Amino acid sequence: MPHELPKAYEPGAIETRWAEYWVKEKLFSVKTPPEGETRPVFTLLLPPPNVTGRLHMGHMLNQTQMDIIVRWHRMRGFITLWLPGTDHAGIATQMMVEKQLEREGKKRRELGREKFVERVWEWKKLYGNAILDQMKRLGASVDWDREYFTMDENLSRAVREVFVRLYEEGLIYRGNYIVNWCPWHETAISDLEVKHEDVQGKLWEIRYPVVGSDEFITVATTRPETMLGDTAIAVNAKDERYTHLHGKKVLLPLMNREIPIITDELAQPEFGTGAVKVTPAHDPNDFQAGLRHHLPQINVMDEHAHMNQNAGPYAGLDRFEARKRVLADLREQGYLVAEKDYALSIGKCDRCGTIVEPRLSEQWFIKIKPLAERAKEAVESGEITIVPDNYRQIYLNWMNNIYDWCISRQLWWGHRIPAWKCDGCKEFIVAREAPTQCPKCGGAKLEQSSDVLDTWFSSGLLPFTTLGWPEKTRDQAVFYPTTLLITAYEILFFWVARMIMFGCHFMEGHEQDPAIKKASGWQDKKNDSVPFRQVYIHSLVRDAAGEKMSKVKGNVINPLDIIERFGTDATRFTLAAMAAPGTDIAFSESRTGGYRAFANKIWNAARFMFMNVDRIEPGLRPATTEGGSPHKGVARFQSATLEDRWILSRFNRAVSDVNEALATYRFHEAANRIYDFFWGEFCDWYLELIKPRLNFEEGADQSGARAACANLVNLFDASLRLLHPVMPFITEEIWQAIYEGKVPYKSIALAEYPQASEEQFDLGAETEMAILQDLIVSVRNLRAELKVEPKVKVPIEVFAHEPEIRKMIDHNRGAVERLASVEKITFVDSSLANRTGARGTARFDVHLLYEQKIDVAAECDRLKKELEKIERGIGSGQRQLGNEQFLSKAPATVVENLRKQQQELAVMLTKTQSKLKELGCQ
RNA sequence: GGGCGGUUAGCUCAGCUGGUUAGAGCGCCUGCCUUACAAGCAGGAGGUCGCAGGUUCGAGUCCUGCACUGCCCA
Repeated sequence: MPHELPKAYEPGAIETRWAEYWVKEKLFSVKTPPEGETRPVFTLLLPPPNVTGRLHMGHMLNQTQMDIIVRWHRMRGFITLWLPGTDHAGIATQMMVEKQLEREGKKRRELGREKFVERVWEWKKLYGNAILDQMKRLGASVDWDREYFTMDENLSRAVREVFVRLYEEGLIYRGNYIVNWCPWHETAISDLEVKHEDVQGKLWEIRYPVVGSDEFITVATTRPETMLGDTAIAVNAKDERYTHLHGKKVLLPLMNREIPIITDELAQPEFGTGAVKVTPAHDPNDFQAGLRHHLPQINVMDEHAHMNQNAGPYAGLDRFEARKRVLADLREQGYLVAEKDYALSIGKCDRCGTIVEPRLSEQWFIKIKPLAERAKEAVESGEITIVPDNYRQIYLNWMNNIYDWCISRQLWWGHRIPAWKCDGCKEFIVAREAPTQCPKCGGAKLEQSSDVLDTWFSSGLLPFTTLGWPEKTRDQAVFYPTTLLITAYEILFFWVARMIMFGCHFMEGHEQDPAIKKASGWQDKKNDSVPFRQVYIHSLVRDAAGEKMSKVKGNVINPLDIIERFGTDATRFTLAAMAAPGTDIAFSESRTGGYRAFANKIWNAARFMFMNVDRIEPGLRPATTEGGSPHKGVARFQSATLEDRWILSRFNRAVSDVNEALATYRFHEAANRIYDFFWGEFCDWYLELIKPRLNFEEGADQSGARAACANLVNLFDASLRLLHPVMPFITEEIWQAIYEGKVPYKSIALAEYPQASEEQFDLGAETEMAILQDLIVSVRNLRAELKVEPKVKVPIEVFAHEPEIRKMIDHNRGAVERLASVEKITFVDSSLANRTGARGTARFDVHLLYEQKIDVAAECDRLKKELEKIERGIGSGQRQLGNEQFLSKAPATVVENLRKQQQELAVMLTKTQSKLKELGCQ
């Protein structure tokens, strides 16, 4: 049955078909390897998307890079596990469902906790898989059998276990501290969830009367409403302006409360008046000062950031309304001294944009320094490497300036904190399972904390909890530490840093199966507690204008739209080709269009191949090695001609470069290298050169045609395998078509990745081919200049200085005739350099036997430009060669190359000069 | 305020440890439907590598300063 490939390349149909096939056939499911396994292992944890997530360009870049690396490893024989899952995303998901309720006119609190959580589960069941379904469309080769959700029972149990252990080790504590409070969400959030924004605001100066004198102390604030909770005024002990006021009191305006004047570092003499108000319940620095001086903490706001009863007459007002009223009253009573413009930075909730209120509340914290120490050490010692390298320092800086992590959230959706409060003694009991009796007072009335854990708490544990922790499993011995993590810079601290902290802590003493560790190339690593050996931080995808994409700006590019228009393969290729490490990607549709053209090129090259196979040798399959398996390079390639030797050598160079590039995460290099090879060498030259050999007419060299056809198939097969990690769909489609259903594996994804073979490099063939290409291009140039009709074949004269080159050109004269529309080649014995309209390189001269006059002026222009270039080259070369320091210091190969180049330039100089003279150019 | 990037052709970007005459895609110009491909083929124009110094035999590449610009942290 002949190969059937539709004339037009239409990615849509092909891609959905294979995406479904890969999932249905469970091609990427990994069984736990038994004891004694000796193959290398590669493990990658998918950064779990939020269940509320929709695929965006960042995901697509991330997943494309992961899939490339994963497929590459799998094809190279690694046991390759790519582990997918989703994150319950506490705040984000709760918001979704709250909004849904809002549309029904209901409120979360009316529903009650239990009912609400049920609703969230329902929501999750309906919509939570959307993003994973989108991933399937991308071709992500993950193990769907191992898919997890962060609130699965086993993972939740592990979370409780971790919490209890950390508590028992004294690394989790509970206390009243100032936290970032989001009044909209009514919960505490971590420092990382606060985004700072520079705004033009006001600074108000307020004077407080000193008790028992007619003096005032003036302080400045950007949040005047907090003065209602002031419990002191601070001045610096060294500040002589205030020495006489030490130990005195001021009367807090509006509240008529006497508060002390204290001396504290908080007040800096050079800043403002040198005196500051102290509000321990509403500012983190004031809070610390308050502790130092045992000041009362007066909280003047409730969880909605409305003023509470401590705010006296202002109770019930929203914080901003209260600010207005406070200012008006201060002004009226003569306490407001000044109002100034002031540039300040305000913190907003990352999720909803509400201005965050520093608020005193009871929360759970992780004592971070002990965990950070080891996490720092793991990176400093090189046990974990971070690529690109500059992120390493960013990571270490952050670890050095880390604060305790507030892990409790006043939400309902998430892992509920395993702590129960005794109604009798008010103590908290932390336990793995719900206790029935208080161990302190014996009370039986216990209530679990209503708080849940920060989402990042559970995701930080994933590298080991997804492998069965706290049990010691074979999966852990094989797959932990995971090999690589590919992620965005944005979550370096949120997630990456925490995984390292938790991994180093909870997996301490863990050892990977030594045979597998060695086979995988990690025998030099000492620490197997780390969650991954390497971290690759990918770039940010921006819009075509280089702007960060945001919903507000409306410049978000939906990857599914792009896929729809250009195909997944082309989109993947674009992201790979533009992903130079360390630089952001301005996503360009025009480039995606270019890579769809590349896919189309491959498609048509395949049609060309099939056309010939069907004509010459129906049923032809790619050759295998002795053992029957496809070759790691090009199998049974028979070099009969120059172009055969050349393409085999070029293929091996491409293979070597691509493998090298992927090993160092240089995706753009890998992609571009394949592109250049396939289009610029394989299609543009090789296919054109072998066309005559594929002649299968009566009387033609039929065995030669068969050999050429076999070479074509074998080379094409190897090229598809080389390209497969980047463009999985089109390569699968064509590869399957080559085998006409009788595939050696279920998928090209399971075939061998090409490896370069030293003996297939052929420098001689590459040099000869380069000369031949130069000759053909020269003739094409001349034809264009002389405006020769495309259909007219023109005889040429060629002069070659060296007999071997003349022989080589003669041998390949058919190629020149076909590719440059030459009628006949005549070799001459003397240089053609002086001939009008001749071209040449240092190796040959060529001249067209064509009547039409050349445009002398244009030719002069061209020659002059060329002469300039040559002279520049000679000038700089001579300067260097005349420099003894250069000769003595530069490496021999550099000098040698320069000499060779200078000789060629000298030849070209003479030729060009005499031609200029001949033409009489001015 | 602290830290990290970027500035190369009209546009978007490569150029890894300093070493030929700085590359690609898109766009532009010219000519071609040459039976794999017009989503193509052949040819062409276009850059004093942000500015100023320095190191070096040699700098787009390393160092210093400046300008503009982006991001992160506080």
